[in-house]
Amino acid sequence: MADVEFLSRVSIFANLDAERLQPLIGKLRPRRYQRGEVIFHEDDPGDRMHIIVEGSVKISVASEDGREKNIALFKPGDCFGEMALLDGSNRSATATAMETLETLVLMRDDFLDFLSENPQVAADITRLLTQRLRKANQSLADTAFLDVPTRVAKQLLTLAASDDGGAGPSEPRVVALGQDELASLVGASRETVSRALTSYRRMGILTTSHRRIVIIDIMGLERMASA
Amino acid sequence: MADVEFLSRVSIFANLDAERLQPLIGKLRPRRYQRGEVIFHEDDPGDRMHIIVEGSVKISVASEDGREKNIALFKPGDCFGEMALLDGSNRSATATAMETLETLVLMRDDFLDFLSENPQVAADITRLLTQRLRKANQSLADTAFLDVPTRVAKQLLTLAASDDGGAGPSEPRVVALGQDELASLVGASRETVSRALTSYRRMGILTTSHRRIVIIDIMGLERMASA
DNA sequence: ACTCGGATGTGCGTTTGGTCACAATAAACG
DNA sequence: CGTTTATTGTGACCAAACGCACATCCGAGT
Repeated sequence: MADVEFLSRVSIFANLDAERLQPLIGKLRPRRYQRGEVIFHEDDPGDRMHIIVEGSVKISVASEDGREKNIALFKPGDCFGEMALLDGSNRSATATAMETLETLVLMRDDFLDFLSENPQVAADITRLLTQRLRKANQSLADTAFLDVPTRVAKQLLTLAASDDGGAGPSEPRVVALGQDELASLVGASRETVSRALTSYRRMGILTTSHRRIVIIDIMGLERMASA
Repeated sequence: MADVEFLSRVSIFANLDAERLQPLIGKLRPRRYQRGEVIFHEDDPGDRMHIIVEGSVKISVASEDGREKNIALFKPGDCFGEMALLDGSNRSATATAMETLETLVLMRDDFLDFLSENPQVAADITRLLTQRLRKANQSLADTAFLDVPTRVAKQLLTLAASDDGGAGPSEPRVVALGQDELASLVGASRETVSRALTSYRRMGILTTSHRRIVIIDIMGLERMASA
């Protein structure tokens, strides 16, 4: 069972005190998924949102011919699937567990009830959405302006930052991610991303192994990201 | 001076009755801009939002070396610049008038006051933001999956649809837009877009002239957009 | 320990699309 | 009205990146 302590670290609930959060606890249902399991599918009706307790999730859209583009990755404390709740339309993307995943599910009606009882939350939701919109616009600009190696560098820095923000700037940071997933995230082919990583590896900026990239020289990577 | 009639057709105010809208009227200040004039600049602090009365606006982000990527175009009845109001951060993009432009300006504090007196508006704002987020994600997928001619076709259809939605499907639709602006919108070079247009022109799908594309065969264009 | 399967590294030909260059054309302005 | 200036059309060349092919390589499971 979830506790108030955890919920208060979720961005959209961060401004609520324990008393207001308490009624929500009973509405949340824990749910587990295996790596690769689909949490919801593009075009499905969306009647629930998720808060990630443990593990990570990728949000992607598919092309006609089966390829997929990753839109975003989410980590513990993030929520996803809230868009369909807010505007009533179907899922605009697919959510897939990247590792063993544990979420808390909140059903549409419970969410809307909670929202109308706690109107302050609306402000935090708009903040969350504007942040995501800014990120999406930035990605749009990046794919237009930057070549693949530069986008890879930028993406790795973003992933490393969101991973363990507390660590010092010189400690190596681990990004647990397959090259195909990274490729789909930056909008490039797996091979091209592999070549970019090879080049960075030769410069001593990072090391690669199976589903795992270790960033050794963050400042060096930052240089590559701004070229 | 603006009237209630006009405001009730703006999406974020659509669910309010005349009585609730009335107090807003006094807070709106009309403002005019020339073609090419910058309404606000990336990284500027944002203390106001705009509602378009007449004319159109492009929202863009710039790269280091001066090139620009258009994120979105807005038309009469749309609002823009509301993101910086909602999350308090600086402008994440630049807004420029594409033709002689007339807007109504709403200052931050007036907007937030109005919002706290009319909490129902929050729902419409989240709806607006989720819609924009969906569009942005779709663009992200399109640039990853589709080649330039296909993206051009898709973009033209979107522009034509937003222009005069009331007309029949077979009437020719006019898109008033320079090729460089269209290119920046789909994330391609002006020359490549020009070639795509030439190809569609030869197929009898559209005609081109100065800052003006006339779509003759919409269904033909739809075929090109789904290839 | 061995094997199988997912994940990675890399060479190579092909393609798309960017850049440069310039001609043609139409609107804008005196 | 003619001259200027923005816009469009196209050819030629080049670089980035895709897709295919295949060799590894690591890890999980038996």
